[in-house]
Amino acid sequence: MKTSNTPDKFIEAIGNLGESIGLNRTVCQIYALLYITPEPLSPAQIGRMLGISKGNVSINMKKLEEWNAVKKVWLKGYSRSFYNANEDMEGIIFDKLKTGLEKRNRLLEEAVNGIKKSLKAKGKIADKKLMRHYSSRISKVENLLKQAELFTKNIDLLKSLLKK
Amino acid sequence: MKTSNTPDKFIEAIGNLGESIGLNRTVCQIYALLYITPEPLSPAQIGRMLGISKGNVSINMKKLEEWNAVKKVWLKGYSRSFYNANEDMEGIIFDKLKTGLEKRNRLLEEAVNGIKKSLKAKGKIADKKLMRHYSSRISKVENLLKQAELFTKNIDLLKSLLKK
DNA sequence: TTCATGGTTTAATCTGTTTTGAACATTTTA
DNA sequence: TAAAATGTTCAAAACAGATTAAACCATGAA
Repeated sequence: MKTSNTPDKFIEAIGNLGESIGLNRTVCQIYALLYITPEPLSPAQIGRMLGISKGNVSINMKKLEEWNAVKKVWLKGYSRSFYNANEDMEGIIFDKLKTGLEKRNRLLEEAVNGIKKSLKAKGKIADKKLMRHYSSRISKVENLLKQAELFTKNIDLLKSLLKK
Repeated sequence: MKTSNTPDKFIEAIGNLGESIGLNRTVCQIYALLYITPEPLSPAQIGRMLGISKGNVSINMKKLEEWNAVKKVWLKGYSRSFYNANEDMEGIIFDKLKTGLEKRNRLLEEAVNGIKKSLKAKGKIADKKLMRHYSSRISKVENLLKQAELFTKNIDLLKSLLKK
């Protein structure tokens, strides 16, 4: 284990950060390791440096590639693959934020549809008062959804605004 | 179980939504139930309606109170307590978002400090090239942190902007 | 072709979180 | 006061996710 060479505190802290937003700790640590290491690393090296199994590396490497957080690098004279971190950490975060928001908006939409459906289904039986109550709740959540969708759409705009 | 009376799809969807952002599914379902039910409910009723133990209700009720997501209501003639949802869902979300961001900023700061410390510690040994590499990485992450802090500070502003 | 190396998949294990159920404490009813 | 109702706490069970280890597949060198 040649961790003596790596800024372990950084890797640890990024792992904690990632975990706190619901990401897998290991996937974040791998990214952090590649981010602070100047040279590209092979999966085997990564596994050794972080002290994790190669299966674990393989699984999380795939995730990182899906997120465009790492890129494969071919080194002359080697058949096996090496990886570099995509340095644009901000871009990665925004991309993930965006897809995350989109997913949540869909779930919120489902929630709205859920209560709407339930409302229709008992339209015949229900008393007027309950109907009105449900309606007011629906419209509130619908407004929230609209705001969330607006926010999601304008996330790139927001990103450029923050730059200044 | 008198779930026949409740918009189960709504409760289920809000539970899924909450889970997807790292919250406990049950805590979200309780909130959703109180949100769509016109009358205040007692913990026992909540437990029955969601089919969960009273211990579970108790624990999650406490969380909701901490978040200001529910409020206690006294009904004349009853000794036991009832709860209403705080209807300002947006406010609840923003409050939690804000504290969440603050927590993450602290973790990111730790990450920066981590690599800085590691950099200082090997200042004597390290070759210049590696030093420069680390420095450039540090400054990138520091910029990111600054942006994140800016964003967090202006979250209320953002909220009012979205309103329009 | 066989052997060695690198990488993936998967079943089993491990870890951490959630939920339960029982014990306990407190309050209300009678 | 005793009995019933309400709510909390906590140890143990159940569950979900992450990780490992081993089997497996692919590729390239000899």
